Amino acid sequence: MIKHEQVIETLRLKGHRLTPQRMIVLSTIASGDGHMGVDEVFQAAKKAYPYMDIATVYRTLNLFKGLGVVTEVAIGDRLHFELTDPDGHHHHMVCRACNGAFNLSPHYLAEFRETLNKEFGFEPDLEHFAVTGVCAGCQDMDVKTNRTH
Amino acid sequence: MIKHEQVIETLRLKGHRLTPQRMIVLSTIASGDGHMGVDEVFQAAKKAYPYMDIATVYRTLNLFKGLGVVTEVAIGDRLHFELTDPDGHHHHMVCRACNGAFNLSPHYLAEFRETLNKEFGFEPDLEHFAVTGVCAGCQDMDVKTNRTH
DNA sequence: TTAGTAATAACAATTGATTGCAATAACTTT
DNA sequence: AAAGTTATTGCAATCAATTGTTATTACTAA
Repeated sequence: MIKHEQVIETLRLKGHRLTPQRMIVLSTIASGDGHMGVDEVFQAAKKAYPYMDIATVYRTLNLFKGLGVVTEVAIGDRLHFELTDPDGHHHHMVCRACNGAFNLSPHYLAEFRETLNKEFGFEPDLEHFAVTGVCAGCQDMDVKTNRTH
Repeated sequence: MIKHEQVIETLRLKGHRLTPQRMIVLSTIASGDGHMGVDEVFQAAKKAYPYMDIATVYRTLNLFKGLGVVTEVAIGDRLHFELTDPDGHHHHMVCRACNGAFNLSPHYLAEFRETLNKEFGFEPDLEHFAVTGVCAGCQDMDVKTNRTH
C-alpha cells in the first residue's frame, strides 16, 4: 500500500524515527474501516506487538495528527482517529443516539467561516470540526441510512 | 438578588435539596464576571467553605446545567461554566491565542442548522456551541477589542 | 419536635488522556 | 561495522473529570 511509503518518507523528512510501534499503529488504523477509538487501536496493536503501551499509542497518534497522516475526531467525550481523507478534509456529524458518524463536506461550513471573518475578524478552527446531534434515522426511530460506520 | 430565589424554587420543584454547598457554588458563579473554569469555582468556593470537595463542585455544576441555571462552555480542553444568559442563549468564540471569549448570537448558526436539517435530516446540538480560533486582535497583534473577559 | 427516609457530601478510587524520566534503540558519523 | 547521539519507548505518576460507597443531613410525615 503506497500510504505506508508516504508516511515513512514524511517521518524521515521531519527527522522522526521509524519505529516498529509507529508502523504497527499505522497498519492498525489503515486496516480499520474508518475512525477508531484509541483503545480500539491499542487493543488491535497489542495483538501485533504485546508490549505496546497506551502512552505510545497516544503519542504516535498525536504525532501522526501533526503530520497530517491521521485526523482526530472527537466523538462524544472520546477521541477517535482515522486516516486523513486524501480527497480533502471533511467534517463529521456524530449522532448522540446511535453514535453513527456521517461525513460532512467542508463547503457546509465555508459560509459560516466567511461570516465570522467579515463580521468579527475571527478566524475559526474548523479543520477537525465535529457536530453532535441526532441523525435522521434516530429521529424517526427508523432505518439508519448514510452511516459511515 | 432575585436569581438565587429562582434557583432555590427550581431545585425544590424538581425535588432536589437545598444545601449550603449548592448555594456557595451558585454565589461563586454569580459573583464571577462571566464564565469560570471549574478549578476557579472550586478555589473560590473553598474560601467560603473550606471542606468543599471538587467532586461536589462538578456534581453541582452538572446539576445546575441540567436545570438550565448555568451553561457549560468548553474552552480548549477545559470546562467552564457561566450563569445562563437570561437574554437567551448565545454561543462563544474563544481565541486560542489570548484565551479571550466573545459572545456569538445564535442567529449566526441558525442557517447552518437549517442546512443540516434540510440536507441530511440531522438535528445538531448547538446550544452550548463554542468555536475556537484566532480573534481579530491576535491576528494583527493589535489591541484586543470586543473581549467578553 | 422528633423520628424516619432518601438525596447528598466527602473521600477514595477510577477513567481517558498526558507527561516526566530513565533505559533503550534508531539513526548518524566515522 | 562499531561507537556515539538523541529521539523514543515503557513505566509510573499526574491531571481533569467522573463514579462508587458510606456517613451525613435536608426534608417529610408523624
